[in-house]
Amino acid sequence: MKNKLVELLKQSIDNCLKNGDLKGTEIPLIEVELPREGAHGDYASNIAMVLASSQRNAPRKIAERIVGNISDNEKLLEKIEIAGPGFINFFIKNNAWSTLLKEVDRLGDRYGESKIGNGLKVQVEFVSANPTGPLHIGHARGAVIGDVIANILSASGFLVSREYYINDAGNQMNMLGESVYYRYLELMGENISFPDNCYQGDYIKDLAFEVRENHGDRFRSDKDGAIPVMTEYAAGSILEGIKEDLETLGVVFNRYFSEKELYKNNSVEDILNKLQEEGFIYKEGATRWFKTTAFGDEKDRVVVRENGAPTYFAADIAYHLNKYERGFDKVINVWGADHHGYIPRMQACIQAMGRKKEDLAVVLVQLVNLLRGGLPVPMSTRAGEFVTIREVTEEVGKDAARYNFLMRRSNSHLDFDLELAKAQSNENPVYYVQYAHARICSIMRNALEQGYQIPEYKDISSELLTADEERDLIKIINSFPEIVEGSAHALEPHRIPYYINDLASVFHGFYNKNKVVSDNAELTKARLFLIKSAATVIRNALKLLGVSAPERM
RNA sequence: GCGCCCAUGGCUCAGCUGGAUAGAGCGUCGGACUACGAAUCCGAAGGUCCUAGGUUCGAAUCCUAGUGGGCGUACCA
Repeated sequence: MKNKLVELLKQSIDNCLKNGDLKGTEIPLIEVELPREGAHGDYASNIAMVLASSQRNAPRKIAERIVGNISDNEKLLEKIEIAGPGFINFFIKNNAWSTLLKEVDRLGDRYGESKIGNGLKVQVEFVSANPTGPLHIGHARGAVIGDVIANILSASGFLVSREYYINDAGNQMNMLGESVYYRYLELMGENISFPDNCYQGDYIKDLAFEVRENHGDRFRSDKDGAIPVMTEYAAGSILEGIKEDLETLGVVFNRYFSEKELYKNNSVEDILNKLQEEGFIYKEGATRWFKTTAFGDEKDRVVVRENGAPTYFAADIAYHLNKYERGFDKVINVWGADHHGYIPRMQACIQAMGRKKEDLAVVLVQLVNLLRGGLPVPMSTRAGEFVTIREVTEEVGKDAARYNFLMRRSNSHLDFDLELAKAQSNENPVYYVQYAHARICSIMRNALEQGYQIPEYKDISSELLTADEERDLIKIINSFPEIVEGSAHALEPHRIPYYINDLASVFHGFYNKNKVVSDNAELTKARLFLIKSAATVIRNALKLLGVSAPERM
């Protein structure tokens, strides 16, 4: 509906320009929005005010001319009013609303999809945690947000690939191997003090136990031989665990990309040399610096240390080059907010490679405060005590976990309360929307028992749907595609849960005031179709979130 | 010190990229089940949108300076 009105305005302004009612030639971006106040119509546009300064004329006069040139061929409009400082308020005819439901019927489970992505290839990289320990609650939020951004983009016509970058090179990997080695020695009965800077968690002991099962005591006095074997075994095993945990959360990647590979095939060295030839990298003794200040970073960054070892940043440069070489038009990185200082140098890096700044988008995910009944759950990574993704998923369930992670703007801190998330009560928003869906399914079962068929659009008299609650429900159903588009554009998944919540609320309100299955067979059919449409939208929206839409609860 | 993020009813948060009288949920108070699921609905109370300036027809939203909180400022990842 909104798009139709934008079209009407565009044509009208075009006419105005031709017949001299407006000066100039350019049509500005036309915005149509939903007014808060019912008295301000169903939709409103501020276009006359936007044009006022360039037209050097009063907004209300401009509005009059625009309104005068609107030709409502589809007969959508009850009336148009010019109000306030120059708003154009549109009042839609009652019978124009229900025709909108035809789209839901036609598209079914594809309702809400769009083509705004235009086939652009996008990579969403997320989680990317070191394989040095199990994923904890903080990773879970990033995992779900990345996954849903991918879903939303995919539904919006982008070609999306989900990728996990494995930091399986560098110092922390040696640390992992050593940690296992010391636990291994402990199992052998050696009296050693486990170093503070090693990984403390109990999972290291399990890994050491497995190593002993497979290799016996042959590494007991062969530390140099042990470390590579133990590192590889531990990293592989931990990564497998990570994959399993992610799967319980419903997160599956198209590709796991190994940092180690970038070194094996010389990608890191090659790109560093190339950038050096191009003057973006300079040497200072043995140290190599990337001139990120040339692109607005606050200081240059080391890519190769004095001792010859490349930094993490060096591998990241090679990795991002690799992404674009694989043909991704746009790259989206979902990072923990503690990495925000890293953004300028990555943007410098891709610009040095000849890409535009916008080809890399970074979505920052703020930390999660884990609570239980309002009290903080103590966590210390250092002591290896953290609540893992698996524990959370097993305790509260996949649906509640995902929904709770998605409810807040990713850029703000999130309180995740285990008790609330698993409570099957009105305090838990996920049940509110699932209940709406289950309730609709229940009504339809009931209708079937009474001999009704579940109607399609062609079977109903849509003009019967004129009650306020019916119109509100149709309106909100109709806005779903715009919500998805906006969410894709802004990379803001939280808009979807807010939307479903509103939709569920309007539905529940409708339900409590109007009986769907009644003596009036025609009205019953029309309303069955209406709630069926609502259920379709709830299902489609929940699917974007990776949350189930149960038929009974 | 410098940089980034955040600040909206008692609590947790939205606010569609500058629009008209700032909205939800929880909590509080008061109502609605012998009609399709009460995990629901209806109503009420509750706000200097952190502060002070500025930009303009118009600011919670943009700019500047403060205040308070989080994070980052490594040849760690």
